[in-house]
Parts: sequence; C-alpha cells; structure tokens
Amino acid sequence: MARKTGSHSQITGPKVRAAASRLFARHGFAAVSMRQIAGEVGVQAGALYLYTPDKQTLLFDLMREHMEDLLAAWGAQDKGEGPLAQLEAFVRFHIGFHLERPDAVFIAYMELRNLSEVNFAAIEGLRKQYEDALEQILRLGQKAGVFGVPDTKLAMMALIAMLTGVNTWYREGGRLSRDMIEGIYWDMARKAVAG
Amino acid sequence: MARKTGSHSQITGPKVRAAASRLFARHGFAAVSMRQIAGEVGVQAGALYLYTPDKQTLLFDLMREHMEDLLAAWGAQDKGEGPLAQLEAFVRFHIGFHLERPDAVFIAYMELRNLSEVNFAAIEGLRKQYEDALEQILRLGQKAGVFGVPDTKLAMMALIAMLTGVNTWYREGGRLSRDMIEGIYWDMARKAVAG
DNA sequence: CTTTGAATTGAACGCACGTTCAGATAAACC
DNA sequence: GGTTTATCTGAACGTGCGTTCAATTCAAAG
Repeated sequence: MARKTGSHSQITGPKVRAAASRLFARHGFAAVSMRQIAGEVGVQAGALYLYTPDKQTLLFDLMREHMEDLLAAWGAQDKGEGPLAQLEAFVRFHIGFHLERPDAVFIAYMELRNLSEVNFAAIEGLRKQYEDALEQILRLGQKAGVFGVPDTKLAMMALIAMLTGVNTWYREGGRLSRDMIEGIYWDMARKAVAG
Repeated sequence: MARKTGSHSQITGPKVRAAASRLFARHGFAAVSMRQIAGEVGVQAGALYLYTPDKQTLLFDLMREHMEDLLAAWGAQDKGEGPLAQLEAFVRFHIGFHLERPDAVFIAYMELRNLSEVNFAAIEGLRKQYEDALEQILRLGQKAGVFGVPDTKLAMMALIAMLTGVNTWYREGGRLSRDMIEGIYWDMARKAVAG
C-alpha cells in the first residue's frame, strides 16, 4: 500500500488522507492522534510513517491539495462573458465546490494556526490566488459600471464569507436543494454589489 | 485570589479567563495546556483548579459569557424604528461588537466541537437567540414589503456570515476605520436584502 | 504576636502522545 | 521455490498531559 522507495510521499496514501481528513474535520488537528488515524485505516500507528514524514506534513498536504483542487477546478470552469455572468459563475461554482467537500473546507479554514510559518505562507498564497480571481471580476465590473462597489477588496471578502457560510448550516437532504440555494445566494450577491 | 468556599466558581478568576481566552484563540483549545495558562497568569498549574473544576468548563464559561454579553449588549442597543433602521442598527452593532473582542469571537466559532453535548446545546441555544433577532427584523421587513428575501432564514445566515467575516481580515490600524467598514458593509447588506 | 483559614506550591499519579526501528510478513519476480 | 523488496507490526523511547493533594506560605483579625 505504501510507496516504493526512499523519500516520503508527496502522494500520501489515499486511505490515510481520507481518514485524516474526516478525523481532523470532526475533532480538530490537535485533538486527533496518529493512533486514531491508523485505527481508521486499519493499521498500526507506525505504518503511517510510510506515507507522511510527520503529522504536521499530513495536515499541510491535505490543505495544499484542497487549495490546488480549488484553483484547478475554477480554472476549468465555464465562466461566460461579462462581469455579471462571471460573478454568477463564481457564486455557483464556489457554493457547489465547497458543499461537495465539507471536511476539506473546514480544515482549510480552521487549522491554519497549526501550520508552520512556511507552510502557512504556502496555503495563504494559494488562497490569495483564488480570492484574486473574484476581486478581478469585481474590479472589471466596477470599471464597466456594472457594479457599485466602493472597495473591491472589501466586497470580495464579504462575498467569500457569505458564500462559504453555507457550509456551516447546509445538511444533505435539507429543505432546499443545492440549485435553489445557489439561486438564492446568487440573487443576494448580485444585489449586494449592484450599482 | 481564589474564591472563599466550597463549590467551584461560576466567576472564574478574570486573570485566568483572560489568559485562557488569549491562548485558546491563538493556538486552539486542544493545543493549550493548563500549565501554559498557569504560566501566563503567574501561578502553578494546580492553582487553576481553585477557579475552574476542569479545562472543558473553563472553555465553556468563556463561550457562555461571550454569548451572554452579546445578547445583553444587543438588548441594550438603540434599535430605531422600522425594519431598515433596525437592520442598520444590527449590522453596525454586530461588526462593532465583534471587532471589539476578536479572541472571544474566534473561540465561540471554532471550539464548539470541544464542548460536551450538553454544553454545546447551551451555547447553540444562545446563538439561536441572537440569530432570531436578525431573522425577526428580516421577516417584519419582508412582510412590510421593504425587503425582498424569499427565505428569511437563508438571508439571516448569509448576512451573519458576511458580517462576522470582517473579523478574519480586520487589523487594528488598517487602511479603513471601523466606521467606514460599518458603512460599506451596511451598504452591501441593505442592497442584498432589498426588494 | 498569635491564630486561623484561604491561596498556592511542588511533587506525584496514570495515561496518551509522536516518532523510531528491528523484526515479521506478504507480494512480486526470477 | 527461492530471493528480493515493499509493507506492516509491536514494543519501546522520552515527553507532556489533566488532575489531585499534602504541605507550605500568606494575609487579615483578634
């Protein structure tokens, strides 16, 4: 199950990643032991060190992978033409992507303080890239007179917080479908930045 | 410094509370030891047990106190007349109150999973009371035709997430004053729920 | 100055932690 | 079937944890 040779895996075993992700999201990085993760996978604690050099790197790999997936998925997304269409694409994409992986989202937002300085900087860099994508849409829309946002950075932060907030209350099988939620949030977002 | 008699304090020593709040916010509940807290206060670890029966209760007391302060402060707030004025009061109050106590806010949002079931329920109950205050404003405004929110619960969640998000990026002495931030967010909030 | 009770220390308890590693096992290849 | 290489176990290491408690210090009252 582990890798062939020498240096430790970039590609932490998928079972280990899945177990760690679930447990970190549920109980928090500091409260989860390597023995618990190993138990979920069905091995002894020592075996985990075939997949990761240490616990902190395991966390970092989860976060980095999540952020890279996010950037790649947004890059591959159909964005349409014009600021309004692009904002709608962003809103719907953000909600959909985040609802699809609640554990990774939770970890990426809550466990930043458990990262070393250099690992923290790496994750923040990826996050900034994503935020810049939204800010760019807002800036272009503002210049084109489609939006009325006095401060694009604040508007970007406000929108991201609003959209990511869905993850705190959404439960599978609730009274609203994802499509309806995306529609309602798109409506609020559109109005919030309207001229 | 500790209390007189018998049962452990409702009123955990203020020095202990302050140190615990700072450390829990900075490093997370699970990552902070009683010895670290004691060190900040300037006593040995054992002395903390004059102020709290255990570590978890110390966390719970911090959260409960924060939520009770929040409800009391909103209760004492000048709210004005009519849905629009009340929404503005809420937006400005929420941002101001939360920016004033970033550590307590951080803990109240991030450490819920470290609470026992019964303590969790207590905190959630207080949070619900606060959220209900905002939802009520939205519902009345919707009925009066001042707002255009198809789902007041969703709109409430969206607004709260947006407003609380300020805490994630605001830094003392940044380029925008609190007043300006409140103004910009009030503008976005007003438009987001507009008819 | 002496008494008294609260406040605090400092050592100890049993336990769980992250990590290491020699040895056992299993799988792949000849 | 035998050899090699990947995979995993199980025990051990030193450390720090939350919590307890007898003994000590301290502060106020008489």
